[in-house]
Amino acid sequence: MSQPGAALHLHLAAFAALSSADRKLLDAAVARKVRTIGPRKDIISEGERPRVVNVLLSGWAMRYKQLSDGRRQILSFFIPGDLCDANVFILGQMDHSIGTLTEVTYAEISATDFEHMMECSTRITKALWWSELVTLAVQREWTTNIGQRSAYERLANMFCELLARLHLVGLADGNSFDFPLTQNDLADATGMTAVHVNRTLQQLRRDGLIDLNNRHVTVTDPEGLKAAAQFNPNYLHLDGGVSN
Amino acid sequence: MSQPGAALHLHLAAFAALSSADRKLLDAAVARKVRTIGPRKDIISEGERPRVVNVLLSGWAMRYKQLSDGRRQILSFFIPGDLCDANVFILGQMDHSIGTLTEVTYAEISATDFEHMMECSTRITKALWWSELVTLAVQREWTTNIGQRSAYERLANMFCELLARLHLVGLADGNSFDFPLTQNDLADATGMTAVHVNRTLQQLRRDGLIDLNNRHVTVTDPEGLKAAAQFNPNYLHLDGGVSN
DNA sequence: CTGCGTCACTCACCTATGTTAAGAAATTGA
DNA sequence: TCAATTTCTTAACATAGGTGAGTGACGCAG
Repeated sequence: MSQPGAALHLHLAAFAALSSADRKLLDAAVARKVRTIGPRKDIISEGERPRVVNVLLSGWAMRYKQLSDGRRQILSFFIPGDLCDANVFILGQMDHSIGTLTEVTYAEISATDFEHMMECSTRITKALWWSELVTLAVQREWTTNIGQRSAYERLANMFCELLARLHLVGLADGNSFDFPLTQNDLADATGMTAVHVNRTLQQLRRDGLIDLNNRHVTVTDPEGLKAAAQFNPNYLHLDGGVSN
Repeated sequence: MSQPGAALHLHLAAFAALSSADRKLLDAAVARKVRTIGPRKDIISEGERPRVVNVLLSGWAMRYKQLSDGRRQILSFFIPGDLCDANVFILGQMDHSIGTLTEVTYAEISATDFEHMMECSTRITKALWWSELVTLAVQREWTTNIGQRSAYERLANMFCELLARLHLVGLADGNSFDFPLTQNDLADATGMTAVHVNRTLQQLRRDGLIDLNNRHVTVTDPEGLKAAAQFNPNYLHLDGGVSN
């Protein structure tokens, strides 16, 4: 990514074309405090008090919950441009953790900077609401995915979603993208076991839908994959919203 | 409920004490357009364009997604006081449906009224953000519930959550509450089959944790139920938030 | 008051997915 | 560059939960 804020621009641009003033505002907010952190570390843990809004600039991260007996549910993946919950600092404590999967750079936006940004631009305010609503919609889709779909459909869905989202921020090359997750991560994200993820992945490969190796995915049959997943991208709300 | 807006006041009061001016603002917004609709009807369907924010005043409703082959995932329950997504009208179309379970009365708040309300009161704006963030947190908990927990734990969780939420708006009497869901609804909400819900419910009864009949639930052993569910209410963020 | 639909409940049987274990391959780190 | 560790893969076996097909009890619409 040539410029730190680029992924964020692209992310929000899915909702509305931003003015150059908007872009400057975002860049300023995102330049104030940039951090780098290694793979498999927590950015913030359950129980802590959120004080800032984080924006992922590069790398992959995840939101997850850990149960007392060690079971882990991965709740969402963060890719560059993603915001971790506008206005979280309203809440007293985190009900889940945010951890990195790869090395990550992210920007912290303070509560006051965040509020300032919203005061300065109605368009940004709306774009942030949009982003929040999409986060919610994605969480619902995951609930549906885990609740109703078979292992095969679930994984197919996951790849469809990631391809669409990575495309948006310029991180997919055609139907390929870098994919730093282990099968274990995939298991915890889809509510299945690593063994069964492995079996199911083999099946997806045998069916010629995807190619996954060396931490890289190529969707070899995009239409087939979408069909297998019954993938309907409406929940990503990439149609530009209503108020444009 | 003596007064239409009462449940909404109680709902938001979990975050911040509202001033009487705030309460008046809310009451006015909620009085503008009140509708009544019978049980098992859609308030808005997937694909439609959301134009208003709905606030549930009485009865139970649900958010759900239907797959093309008929599978249905219930994504959340609405009880009185609940808002259906602040600012949804930003989105071009619904990615899920909202339907009633019982007869329901609800208020429609127009986009302009909604925005007006947020301009007039910072406290209300924050309370609405809080409500939105809690909705998200609940959705995450459901994802975790379905992804990681056994049938028994899942149902236990569901009852714990509902008891807590109904309490908040004055709709639980000690450890009892009216419960209009069928076992089929419960199945679609927890990602299991009705047969297995039935089996598991029997087990919860045999273990003396709950009593469910005649559309009425009594939690006979609250501590036992919480333990069985590994219930941690932190995700409901009933601690009053940070900015009070 | 009756006939039809819905709902709770059961049973017998089945299968998708989990469990445990172990070796091969890849990656990391000293 | 080799040892240690993590990840991928396979296999044999176990089980939670799904399927399909009922029965009886209500409740309500005609």
